[in-house]
Parts: sequence; structure tokens; C-alpha cells
Amino acid sequence: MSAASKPVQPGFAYQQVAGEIEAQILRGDLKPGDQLPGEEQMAVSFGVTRSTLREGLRQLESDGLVHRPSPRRMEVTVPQADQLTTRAGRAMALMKVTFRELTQVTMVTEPLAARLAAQHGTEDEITALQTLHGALVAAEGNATRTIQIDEEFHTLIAEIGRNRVLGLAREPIALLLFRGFEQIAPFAPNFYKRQIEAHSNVIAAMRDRDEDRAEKWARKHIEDFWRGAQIAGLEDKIALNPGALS
Amino acid sequence: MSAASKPVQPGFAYQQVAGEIEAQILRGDLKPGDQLPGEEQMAVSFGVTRSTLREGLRQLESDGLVHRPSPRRMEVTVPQADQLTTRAGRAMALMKVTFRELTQVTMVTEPLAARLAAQHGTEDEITALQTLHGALVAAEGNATRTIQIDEEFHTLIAEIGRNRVLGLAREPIALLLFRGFEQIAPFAPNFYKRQIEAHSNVIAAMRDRDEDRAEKWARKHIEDFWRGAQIAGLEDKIALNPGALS
DNA sequence: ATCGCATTACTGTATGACAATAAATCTGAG
DNA sequence: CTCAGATTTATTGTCATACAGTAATGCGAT
Repeated sequence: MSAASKPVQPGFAYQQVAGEIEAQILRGDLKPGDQLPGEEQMAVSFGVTRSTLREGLRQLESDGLVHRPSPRRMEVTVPQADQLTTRAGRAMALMKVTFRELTQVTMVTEPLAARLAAQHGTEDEITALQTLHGALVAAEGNATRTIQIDEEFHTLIAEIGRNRVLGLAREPIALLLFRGFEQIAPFAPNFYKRQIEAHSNVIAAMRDRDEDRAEKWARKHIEDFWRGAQIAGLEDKIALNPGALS
Repeated sequence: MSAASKPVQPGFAYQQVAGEIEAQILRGDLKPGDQLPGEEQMAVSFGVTRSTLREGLRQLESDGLVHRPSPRRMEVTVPQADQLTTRAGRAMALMKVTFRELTQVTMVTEPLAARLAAQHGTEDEITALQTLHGALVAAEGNATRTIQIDEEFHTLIAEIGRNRVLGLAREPIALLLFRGFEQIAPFAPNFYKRQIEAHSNVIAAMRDRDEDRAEKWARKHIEDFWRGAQIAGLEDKIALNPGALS
């Protein structure tokens, strides 16, 4: 298996166009921020019609390699995280991944995020976390709101950890997983408190710059979540109906 | 931050078209494997021209939601892993992520993969691993080949672990990281042997169904890699020149 | 120089057309 | 009656051309 790369775009002019521009970007001939020439000009230079060129551009556009601040301006851009998140989330949803799969991974990503956050967090960042945590406490009992804040909380921790790779990898997973809270909450009323406790312990550990403790509590947090999922009988259930994605 | 979803596709007919079809897919009105109607027909039904419809289709195509077995047939498909991998890899490369970031994450993903593999691996799968390992041994001294086999090895382990989420998350990261071997090898000649040793220990642990040991050796393996990266002075260097992606 | 307005250039979309070819249909031999 | 081969048909990929709307540009007055 594997071996082959599939580089040679067979025919399809629009694919060649997209491929060529992509190559220019990856090669660095076009740098993020650069503005692309007009469509007419590019069309001519590639020897295709505007329609064809346009199909290629649409492809690059949804590849996240170019972006359109105004309809008149199309510029090169580095793929935005949220785009990848959406896409990966959609893929996982369509693949019908289970809560078990999501949890197994989250069980290692979130503790790592917490550890890194404890390592790098500034005073301001910890304060921001604390504020968010306050909002979580205030939302006790409201599942939807809790989920939303929880997502933000975890994302913020990941950001504080200053590891973009982790950020990219964990985001879509965490999103899918934590959304399951809605299905768990009815079965485990004390869940809100557990969650709050875990979060505050992570924050406290960060304050103390205690990486191990931060990591430990993050793990506890996810283990707890998993227990909830088990109680709700979600273990091998499919996470989230795809329709709910923006 | 965050809050807003950006659902409302402003004008841009082609985006609305893409959005509508996407919604139909996510909603389940169109299921993977379904064939899409002809362009003319769709164009009419959306009230746009073929050109416009086509731009929308190109968008979906590179979103990986539809796929084209033959030019005459366009069908709904679940996003292919390798597509996401390419995209994520490209994004990380353009973001200029460092080896440190990659390693930190890999330090938790690969051990997890090994653990899951030890848990699920069948006799056949372990044999396949062993075979691949043989190829690795045979390739000692050849960096390019070693990288290639190593990638396959790790990917196979992840597959054996039967966690698609992990597979999706780790693949692009591992790809970028392990490619750094090329830059490390010259500085650490004994690297080949270390790698071989680690791999065989993981296999042995799998044979014994010893999850902990499998995990431990996988971690050792990555730690070793990191040490190599340090010796080569790559820690905060940017992984891989983007051009090298297929 | 700065501001407001006219001009220009470019995008988004629409028509219409045509060669190439995959798929469907028909045909005739076994 | 079945199936390989020939023929027709339906679609796709691409091109050419056009036009309204509008962001960007340049110009003239302050």
C-alpha cells in the first residue's frame, strides 16, 4: 500500500490551474498576503478561459490557500485553523466515529494541553481562564451553555499551551466529544459540579506552575466524562448528528 | 472570541449552491455512494447557470464531499483520510510549526497508538508489522527508504489500534515529524539501530499483549527521536519545506 | 494635500456552443 | 436467448462573449 503519490493531475484544466497556483504558493513564489492578479490576466497566462480558471480558484479557495477579503481582492493566505476544524469534524461525523474513539484520544490530548498551559501560562491568561470558569459556574444546570463554555475553556487552555499542532489536532475532536455532554447530563446530575471542580483544580495547578497536577486533573476530567458517557450508554454510540455542524 | 458561526453565505450563488448540497449531504438526504444528478438538471433546479453550479461543485469536490470515479459520474463520498492528511500537513507546513511542537504531540499519540494496537492486534496484523520491520532492517543506512518504511510502520500500528480519530489526528503530524529523520541521521549514525530496536520491542510487546510495554517502547522511540533532533539542533527549526508535499 | 464625485476595471453570473467520450442502446452472431 | 461489438445519445470539459453591479482609481474642487 501507499507507495504512489498522485501528483500528475490527469487532464482537467481546472485542476492543473489549481495545482500550478498551489505549487507556486507552497514553493513560496506566492507568499501569504500577496494579492493574486486579475482573473482575466491569469486566465490568459494559463491559457484557459475565465470560467475554467475560476473553477480552479474555487478549489483553492475551499482549500483555504486563497481568501477573499473583498470580492475584488483575492489573496494568498495560510489555511485557517477553523476551516480545518470544520472539515475534520465533518469527516469524523460522516465516518460515524464513536465516543470511545473520541475519548481515547482526548484522554491524551487534553492532559498534554493542560501540562503545556501550566508551563507557559501568563498571569493574564490564567485570569482569562478564571473568568471563563466563572461563567461556567454561573451556567450550572444549563447544558447547552455549559457545553459552549466548556469548549471555549478547553480551547483557551490549548492556546495557552502554545502548541499549534496540538491545537489543530485536538479542536475538532474535543468539539465532537464535549457535545455529548448534552446526552450525558440527564443521567448524571452531579456532572456539573464535577466538571467545575476539575476545571478549578486545573486552574489552581496552573497558578502553581505545577505541570503534573494540571495534567492529572485534566485526565481526571476526561475520565469523569467517560464515566458519564458509560452511564448514559454512549460508549459505542456515534457522536453527534452531522447536521449540527455550522 | 469564538462565539459566532459564519453560516450565512452572503450572496455568491456558487457558495449557496455548495452550501445547499453540503447541507443535503450532512442532513442525510444524500448518502455516500449516491450519484448526483446531471449538471444541467442541478443547475436548473438551483436556478443558476452551469458555470455557476460548476464552481460550487468544484468547491465540494475539494471539500472531499463529492468525488468523481469517472468524469461522467459524480457521487457523494465520505471525506478520505489522505485528503485531510494532505491538507492538514500543508497547513502545518505553511504555519511553520516547529519540531518541538510536533514532538510534543507525537509523544502522546504514538504511545497511545501502540497501546491500542497491543490491545487489538490480530496474529496476521502482527505478522504484517513484522514483515515491514524486516524491510526496515534491510534499509539500514538509507535515510529516504527508512523514513518511508517508518511512516508506514507507524501508520499500520495506528490502523491496528482501530481508532479512526487517532488515525486522522496523528497521520499528518507523524508525517511531518518523521521526515525530519533525514536531517538527523547524519548527526546520529547509531540512529538506525535505535529505531530498529524500539520497533522490535513494540512488536514483541504486542505479541505478548502487553499494552504497557508497547506504550513504553513507543514513548522511548519518540524520546529517542527527540534527542536526535536536539543533537541536530532542530528543536525550534521549522519542519519540512512545504514544497516536498505531494 | 484632502475630500467628493465620476470613470474604469473587474467580478459574478448568464447564454450559447462544440468536441470528446462514457454510458446507454441497438445489432447480429453464436 | 445471451453476449460481444457497433452505434447512438447524453453529458461533461472547455471556450467565447456579454452585461450588470460595484470596488478601486483618478480627477477636480476646496
